[in-house]
Amino acid sequence: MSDTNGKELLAGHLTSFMTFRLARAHNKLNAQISHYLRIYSDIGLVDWRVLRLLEAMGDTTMSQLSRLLQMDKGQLSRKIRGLVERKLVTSRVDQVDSRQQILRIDEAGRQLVRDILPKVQERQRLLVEGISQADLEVFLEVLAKIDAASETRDPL
Amino acid sequence: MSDTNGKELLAGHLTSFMTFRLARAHNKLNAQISHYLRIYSDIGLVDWRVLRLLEAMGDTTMSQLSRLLQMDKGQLSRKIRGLVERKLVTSRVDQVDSRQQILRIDEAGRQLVRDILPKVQERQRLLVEGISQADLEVFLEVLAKIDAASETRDPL
DNA sequence: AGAATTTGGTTGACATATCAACTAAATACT
DNA sequence: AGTATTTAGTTGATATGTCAACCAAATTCT
Repeated sequence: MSDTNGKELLAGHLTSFMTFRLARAHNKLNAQISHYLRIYSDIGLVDWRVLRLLEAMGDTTMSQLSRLLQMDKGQLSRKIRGLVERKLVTSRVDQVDSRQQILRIDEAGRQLVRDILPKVQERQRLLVEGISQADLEVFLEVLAKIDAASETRDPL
Repeated sequence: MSDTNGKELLAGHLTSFMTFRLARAHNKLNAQISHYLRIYSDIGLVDWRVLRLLEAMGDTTMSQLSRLLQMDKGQLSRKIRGLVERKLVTSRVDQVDSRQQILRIDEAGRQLVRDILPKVQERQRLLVEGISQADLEVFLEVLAKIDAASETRDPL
């Protein structure tokens, strides 16, 4: 099966279609991981990311997650409600600031992460195999810069 | 305003959270460009991408666009119907293969692209300013590799 | 040629994402 | 203290995205 994706058509100025390429890669990655999650679990992509983060960084709040994932707080609110209902996460009102609630991953959630993580990491490994360490570092650096630069919402 | 996004929490193994970071950057970029599109036009992000591609690569078909954008053909079908209804794109059945239809950007669509493109390019320029040419090249190369590697949907 | 498979596109049902309005608590301002 | 502003989170309305079923035309296989 030859790759007739027409990528060659998008040459030209270096940054032309850069965000487009990013979006495209993102779409493919998302489709792939969603696919795996469906096979290996019954949680969705956002659920996975939330659990993964809660497991990795410990207790936190919705608004932190929202900032971190750069994701709508409304959506997050609903997703987290689902996770709490499924007993994967617990939520308690913060004693210091009663507007916010502290989210903590539950043992069941932790177990889920333990089950899925190896497969996700293996996939991650496959994604970057053949790419040199140095190139990967540059990649992540540039990605971080672009991330930082896409902060402003002011009109040009 | 200090950046309390907690990015520092995500250090560790180089590729840990790589797709997560990609998703995050993607979300921010999308939010940003959608915002601009809302200010400067009344078309959505997908409409923009389709018009931009049709303008840049000439006539094509839905399935090509679907492959290129790595986007659901169903959604694309509806979006393109909208573009045709708004007379930004014309569609005619291919004489050779009557399953498919050739999509062509209309003059109105072309004009729209001419109006918006400079602002998009200026934004693009701001995104990458301060990043060296060499680093950008590596970035795009790695991105392409990851894109290619995220092809398989087979279980691990 | 005829059957089986693939491909291009449309549609419906459903899940997810986005935006805006809103409540309540915390902070800042005077 | 008292008002104004900001922040955390929820909710509803609406737009977008995803998946699967489906039709019709093209292609492959025999």
